[in-house]
Formats: sequence, structure tokens, C-alpha cells
Amino acid sequence: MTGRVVLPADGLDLTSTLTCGQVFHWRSQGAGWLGPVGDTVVQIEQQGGELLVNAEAAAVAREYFALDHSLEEIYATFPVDESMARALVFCRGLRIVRQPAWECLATFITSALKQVPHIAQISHTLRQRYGQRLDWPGAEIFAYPGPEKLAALTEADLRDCKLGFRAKNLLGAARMIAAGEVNLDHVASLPDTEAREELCRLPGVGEKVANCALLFGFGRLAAFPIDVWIERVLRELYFRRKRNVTARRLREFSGTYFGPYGGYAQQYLFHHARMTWKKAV
DNA sequence: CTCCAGGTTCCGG
DNA sequence: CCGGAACATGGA
Repeated sequence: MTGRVVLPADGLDLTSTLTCGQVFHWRSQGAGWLGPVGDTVVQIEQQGGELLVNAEAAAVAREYFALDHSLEEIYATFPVDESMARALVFCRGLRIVRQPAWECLATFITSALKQVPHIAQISHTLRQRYGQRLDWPGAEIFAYPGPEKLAALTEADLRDCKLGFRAKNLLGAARMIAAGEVNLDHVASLPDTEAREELCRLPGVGEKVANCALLFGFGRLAAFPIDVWIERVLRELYFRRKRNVTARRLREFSGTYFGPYGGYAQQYLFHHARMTWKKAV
């Protein structure tokens, strides 16, 4: 056990941040959490308005948990309506974290048509079989395998990790990135629209997965992923009793109505709906 | 046994 | 542009 450092984290809700479905590999450990961020092991625990973190991971944690995001300023941009207000009360303190781009993108490629626990299982299997073992006493922690590592595998290898039809997509994406056909560093330098188009060149990456990657892995806080849950939220809370509301219409609405931090609004609506609309998985 | 899950892609109106 | 169907796997 290494020394611990205290980070001021006023207004943070660590638990909802790590369990809201933006990231899938953190393990509950005592009163806190243990997991890798890139190739750094982070052991973290919230005590009131402070975070206790292992000293060598302090800088990584500060960046990852986006402690520089001013939540109150973000909340001030949310649209004023009853649904948004309920979600905010329920999720206050939830932060959009800054995930390493590749592992975020890859994880959401494997998320298609899967429940959250399954996504977590796939992530763990991939890490355990093909990721680098990180040095941490008393626990086996693995980094997410890089695109070059996955590119060298076969589709059968990945299907054996229970990826199903997603195996071909993850493999294809890894190979395109490993070959330099798509460069994630370049994507990071592009405006939102162009970055999204570039990501959509990868197999298994459509609007939704691209927006998840942009929001959670590229810090594009306006990106608004529309999945089955958010589509229900939009249709039932914002288009109640409206006929013929197309996907395009929902996309246009969500792209403007929720403002410059639409991604935050999206995650709050998503988490709130999932936790309160019965049978929370 | 049937249904659905943080979708994408391809196909026919 | 829009609605349907196929695609793997596991849990309810």
C-alpha cells in the first residue's frame, strides 16, 4: 500500500459516476473503488467532499474524474423543464469522466445490443486475456489491450470472449487503427462533426457508438448518444402523444435543446431513467 | 420458451 | 429518408 493523497472534490458523487454506465470496469473495494485508468492503477474513495487516492495516481485521477469541470456552471446550461429537473436532483454530483479514447471506443463497439453487466463481462475477459497485467499487490488488474494487440488476434479468439457478432467489428476497428487508416490522435484534433464522421468509418461504429466515444473518450460534452433508453426518455417525456416522430427528428431536437453540455444532460436522463423505471439491471 | 439488451448494416419502399 | 430484419449471447 502506497501513500494516499487528498483531492478536493466538492460536489462529486463518486458512486454514481462509476456506476452510471459510462464506464464498466471499476470494482467496488471496501468503501471505495479499484481499477485501471490506462496503465495506472487507481484506488480511490470518497469521504464527504474529498477523494482519497493512492499518491502515484493523483494526477491521473484528477484528470480522469474531471475535477476541473464546474458542475454548477454546467447545470446552469441545462434546459429548464420538469424531466431535466428530476434527473438533476437524482444524479447531482455525477461527472462525465475522461476515458482513454481507444478503450472507450472499443468498449462501446462491444456494447451493441448488450446489457450493461454483459458489457462489463466482455471488458474484463478482454483485459484478462490480452491486456497488460499491472503491478498491484493483492489484486489482478489489467490494462485494456491496445489496437495492435487485438489486431493480431483472430475473429475466433474474440468470439471466444463472448463477443458474438461484435467480434468482427472490434477486430476490424482494431486493424484499421493499427494500420493507421484511422488515427485517433487526429480524430481528437477535429471538430465534433468531422470527428464523428471519421469514427463512423470504423466497422461497428454508427451514430450512437461514435457519440459515446466522443462524449466519454474525447471530451466532447455536447455529444448526445441516443440509445434505446434515451429514445424512450425523449419519446415519453419530450414527445408525448406525438405521431411519426422519426429518428432524425429526435436527433435534431437533442442536438439543440439540451445545449452545449448536452452529453451531461443525456447521462443524467439516462441514469435516472434506468434507475427509476423499474427493473434496474 | 419467449423476449430483449447503451446498435449497425443492408435492403426494399 | 424510413421502417424491417439479421446478427450472438445470456438473463429475466
